[in-house]
Amino acid sequence: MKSGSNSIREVAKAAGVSIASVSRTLSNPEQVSEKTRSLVMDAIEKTNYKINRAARNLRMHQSGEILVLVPNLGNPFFSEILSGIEKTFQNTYYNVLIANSLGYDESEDLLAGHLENNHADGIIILDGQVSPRAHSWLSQHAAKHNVIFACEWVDGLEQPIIRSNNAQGAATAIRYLHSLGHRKIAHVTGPKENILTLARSKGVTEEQARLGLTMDPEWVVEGNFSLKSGYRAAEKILAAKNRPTCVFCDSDQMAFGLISRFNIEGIRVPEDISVMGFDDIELSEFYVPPLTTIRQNRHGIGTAAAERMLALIKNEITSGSNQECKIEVELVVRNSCKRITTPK
Amino acid sequence: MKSGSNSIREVAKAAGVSIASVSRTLSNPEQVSEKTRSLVMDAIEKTNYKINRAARNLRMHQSGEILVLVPNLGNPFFSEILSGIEKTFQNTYYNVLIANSLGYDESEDLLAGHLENNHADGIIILDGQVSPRAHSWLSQHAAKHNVIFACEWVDGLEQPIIRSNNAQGAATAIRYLHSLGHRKIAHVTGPKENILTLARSKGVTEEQARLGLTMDPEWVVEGNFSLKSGYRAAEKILAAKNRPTCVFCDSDQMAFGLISRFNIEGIRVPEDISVMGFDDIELSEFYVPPLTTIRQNRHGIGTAAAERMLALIKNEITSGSNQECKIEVELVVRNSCKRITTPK
DNA sequence: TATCATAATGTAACCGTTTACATTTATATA
DNA sequence: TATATAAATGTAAACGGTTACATTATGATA
Repeated sequence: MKSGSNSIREVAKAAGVSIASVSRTLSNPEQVSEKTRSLVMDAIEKTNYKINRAARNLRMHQSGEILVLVPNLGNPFFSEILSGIEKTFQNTYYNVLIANSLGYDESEDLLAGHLENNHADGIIILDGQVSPRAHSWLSQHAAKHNVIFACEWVDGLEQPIIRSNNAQGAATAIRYLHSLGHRKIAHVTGPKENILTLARSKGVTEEQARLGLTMDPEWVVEGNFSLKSGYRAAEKILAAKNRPTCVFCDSDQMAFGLISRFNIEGIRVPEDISVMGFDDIELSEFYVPPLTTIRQNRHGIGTAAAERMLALIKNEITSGSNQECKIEVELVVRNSCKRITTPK
Repeated sequence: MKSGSNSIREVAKAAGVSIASVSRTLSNPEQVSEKTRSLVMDAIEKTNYKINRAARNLRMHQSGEILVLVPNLGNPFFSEILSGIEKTFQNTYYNVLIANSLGYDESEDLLAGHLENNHADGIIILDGQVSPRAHSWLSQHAAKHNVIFACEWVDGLEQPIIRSNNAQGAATAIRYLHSLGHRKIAHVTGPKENILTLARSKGVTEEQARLGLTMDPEWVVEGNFSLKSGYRAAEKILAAKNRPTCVFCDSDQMAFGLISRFNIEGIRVPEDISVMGFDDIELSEFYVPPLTTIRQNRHGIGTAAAERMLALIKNEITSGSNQECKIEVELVVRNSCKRITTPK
């Protein structure tokens, strides 16, 4: 007494057609006549048919999963990107799996594991730190699998990249600070080797050169994008013999940490020192003071990455040809940077 | 020339055993002798065998997916809960799918859809707002499917619930504020009908009664847990004829919004007014001022929910018997509440 | 009308597992 | 040693779709 199972055959019986016609109605409707299509549709309705993904996946040699690897789910920067990705895949056949890229076990190499198991039909990587094992895999199998980098990336790999115009953003920040009269500009960066740090540092250096500014080495302090690292960076800034009048941070989170520590030390922002962030996460508008920052179009990055992935899967483009996609950033001025009169 | 496919048979051939033995070695190792087990293991290694999940799922009538529905991925409150969930499922067979519960299409009833399609082997719902359609489904199929509520829940449904001790937390907040000398305590709540709002309001009311305090109606203002709603709540607080000396918010995010607005209006926290939050998200420590709040054990909620789900799946417990699980909360005092001398 | 090309349908094999059942092998007992 | 029982293994039938190939229906053309 097989009840609900045998599904497609049940539908076929109810519609008075063969199982092939049912299948075709679902996956290749153009191959089927108007008449049978409606017959089948009615039968599907009547039998309350729901396709069995496992069966379909088995037969079609796919998994129906898109994996997205984020460095840290807890970082609110990523949330809107994920929204963009999910939204794009919402009406497709694919599920999206989100995982913290470093796994929870130190030893676990999640990315490499997924890559080698070809567990997923596609992988979107939001993390530029890939293990050597994953790296070698990626460089060898570039063209055969659907992998895309977004936000971060790793130089030398062939996979497509969706990213913000980081150098441009950094340059804009410096220019804005300069326009406010600041000449002594500190820079709190991400990890030294991080690809974003590199790109943005290039932007500030070039813009400073353009403006004829010089950077005192004690003004650049390394962080890791986190609140805590911003908090710690404040110490170094305050300890500088030649104290900067403002500081540009490579993430809003670091800016928060920095401001928080400044306040504890009795240094007011922006009265005593200006600070600027990068990202424009939701909280920035509601911080004290509201944060002036460089906005990344996070939703745009997410949807762009997802659409690119869909194209990859449909073979409209190939991985391994490293198509660039730079998404523009935007200055949003709020209240954390003050105009100063440049001392002669 | 079938190459890599046919997997389990390849392994069987390489090991010199039947496919059944290979399968058993993998899924029921205790049914197989020591000798064949090692034979098979070696063969798996040699052939670089990776199990085909689709085939397994098809045969076993399961999907291998656990769905977790969050109201809003962008809310950092949920991130650590998700971490707890993911971590727990990391070493199991299950994938965890995260979805915004309201979908992206207004019309889309994601939960109901998933429920009816039995797309997932289990669903963890972090959202107390379920559609009527989903609600009726849940009340009818309570026992047959694996559904768990965490954080939020809906009264009258039978599914297991993992939640913080909300009333207790609210009471603790009030008691703390009272101990600081505050007598005029405002309360910024979640949506009026929200289950958390109800639980916490009960906590504050009861505790106020215990302490002999009265609540001026203009001191309770409704929000929706978001930054913006906290920002707006500030207006009403400031407009009160009898201005409170402190305000307790049902979420840290609302506290941020509130403080942000206070600052813009020239009201300092905690000098002019104290504010307290609920949740203790990561940022609270780094806000200006650092936020005094009630900490929810978010990681604990996540892992508890996940473990409960695993037990459900293994049939160690049944859904539909509404086992309670209340997780304790904790007062964390920082800098947003000030002692005042009670006016006579 | 007969003929042919084309569109629509049907039949059945296959995707890679698990597992009921049959069979063989090992172990304990008389 | 013969026999009964238990443990280990093997054979083959599912699971629910897709699709190559064969067949039938349809329409156009001579």
